[in-house]
Amino acid sequence: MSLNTLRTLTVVAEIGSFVDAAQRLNMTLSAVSMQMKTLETALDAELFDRGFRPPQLTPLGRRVARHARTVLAAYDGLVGLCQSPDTIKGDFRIGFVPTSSVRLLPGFLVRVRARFPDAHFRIETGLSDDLLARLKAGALDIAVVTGGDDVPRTMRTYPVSHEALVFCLPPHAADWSIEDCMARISFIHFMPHTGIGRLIAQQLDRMAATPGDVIVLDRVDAVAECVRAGVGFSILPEPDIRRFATDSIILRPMAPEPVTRDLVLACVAGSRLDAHAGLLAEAFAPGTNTAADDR
Amino acid sequence: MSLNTLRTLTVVAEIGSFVDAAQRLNMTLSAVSMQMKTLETALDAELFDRGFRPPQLTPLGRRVARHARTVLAAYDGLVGLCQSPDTIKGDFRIGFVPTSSVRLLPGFLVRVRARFPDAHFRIETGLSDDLLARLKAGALDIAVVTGGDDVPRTMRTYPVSHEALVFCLPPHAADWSIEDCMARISFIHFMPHTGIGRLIAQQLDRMAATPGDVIVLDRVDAVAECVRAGVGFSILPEPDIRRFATDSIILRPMAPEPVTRDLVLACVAGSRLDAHAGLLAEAFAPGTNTAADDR
DNA sequence: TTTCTTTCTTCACATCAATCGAATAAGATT
DNA sequence: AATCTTATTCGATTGATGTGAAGAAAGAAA
Repeated sequence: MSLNTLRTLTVVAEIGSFVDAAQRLNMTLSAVSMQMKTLETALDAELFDRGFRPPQLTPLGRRVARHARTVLAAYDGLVGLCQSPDTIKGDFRIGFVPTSSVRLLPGFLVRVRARFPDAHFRIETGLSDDLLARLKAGALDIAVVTGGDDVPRTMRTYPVSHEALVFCLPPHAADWSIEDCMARISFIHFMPHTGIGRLIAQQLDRMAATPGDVIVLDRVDAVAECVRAGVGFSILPEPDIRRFATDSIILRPMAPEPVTRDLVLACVAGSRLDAHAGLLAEAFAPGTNTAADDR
Repeated sequence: MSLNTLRTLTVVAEIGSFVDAAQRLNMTLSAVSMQMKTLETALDAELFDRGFRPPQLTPLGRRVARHARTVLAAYDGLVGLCQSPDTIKGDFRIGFVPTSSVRLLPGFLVRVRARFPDAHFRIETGLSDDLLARLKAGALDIAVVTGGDDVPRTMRTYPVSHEALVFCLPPHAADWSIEDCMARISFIHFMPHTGIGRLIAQQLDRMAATPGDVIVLDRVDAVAECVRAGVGFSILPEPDIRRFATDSIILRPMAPEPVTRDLVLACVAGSRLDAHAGLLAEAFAPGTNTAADDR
């Protein structure tokens, strides 16, 4: 029996579809189907109910899939035994949330290549929820996601950057209060259904006034252009908006106290990179910045 | 990574030699060698020190081998999930101590074939210690051995038969006391270095007198002939000696209280047959005999 | 040391299993 | 029913794994 087959089972169980599982595993649909069929014959058990078109796991299939995870975790632990604690080598898959991929990825790659020449990373991007699901399914080894309550307990997290959320106001609103903005111009909500978007929504809920009109956008540069044009105001992580606005957009810290969006490196406990995630997190720190934050 | 490779590693670690491991696994030496080499490259770790001719496990190799056992145990547990609790199917390897293979094996096979037509057993014989070692190494799934202190805690045991030990005296010694026998004829010790032999030695130590002369034999029929010829007396399990002696040999129960030699079905906890060992043990009971003993 | 034996490694070759792509079949959806 | 999506099946290809013979290296014997 190959451990790959068990890994496939866990991904199928996680995703609930052979096609999507195949896509995530970089395999053909037929390969996944074959593996599951041979697994069933090898175990002499009905793992799937083929009466449904995305074949449904039988109760036994669910138990087997869960047990397969423990087998794989045991194997990952074995692999971990063989890795020296202060260097990293091998092929890994790392996920980035879109905003972090723009700013953090290049520096990360440069530092990691210098420090761990034998480690190779396949980069994938996705929203926090998506990346976390892929981590759990074993399709990613590690990922940079928005920190917060959304990260399950089974994952270890390492702080990677703390970014202040700021109000972004058009030039002509430099003297306006936030309540003025709410009343007079639109609120531009960046990606409401993502990790960062939910954080922004939280801040919005916390405020006294509510925005009259809301515009939803999914690109920072689009938000910047709209703000600059005076269409509305927004809330964004400072480093993101700074990439598009030098002086034509007014940045104002969150009141009464500053709010930060924390990006964390997440890694399932006991997985391949579990023991090395801390080292990788350091590769995000330009200089000694996060070394101090790291506690 | 294939679980077979890990299984090979555990056997090699147990046995300490590639040739012997290959023999036990029904593989070629070169296959074992290549598996270990690919394992080392896959894990990127030095598992063996090739400076010695039976390659020695490195400290890391030992830890990996131990961890491999837990991975395999987890997988065996997964297989166990899929097996219905009241029937047995598949190919298994079962070990028998020599004396049990003569008397218990045929009935066992008959009953097992009737009850579990989809289960096939490859029979191997060996002394208790040997069989227990093979069980631990995963080279056997289950084995009939002499019960007692020699069976490690990690194994589950199920009573298979209780056999009274008896004195076997030549016809002309019918009226002699055991002390008379000790003084006047030889003691014929059956297989001193085996499970049954150690049990016999225990009884010998427990007695007041010590035998003047000891003859060592490793075949029950040879013992029977020697006793019949008046060369000496012996201690044997009653069913064994009865196969060769009807009335020409005097059988006398052990005094002051009877002593039994217990044959048990041994099985490593969590292994493939762990959940079914009880069912198999029943197949040794002709009728309801051991059903009563089974507690 | 030299030689011999044992044991592992390496190589070419055969065998078997896994994967892919395309065609087919079967449940969902309209 | 017609259509769409998704899984299965099948032949061809690729890759992995085992075998057997030859070579190398360690340990034992001379």
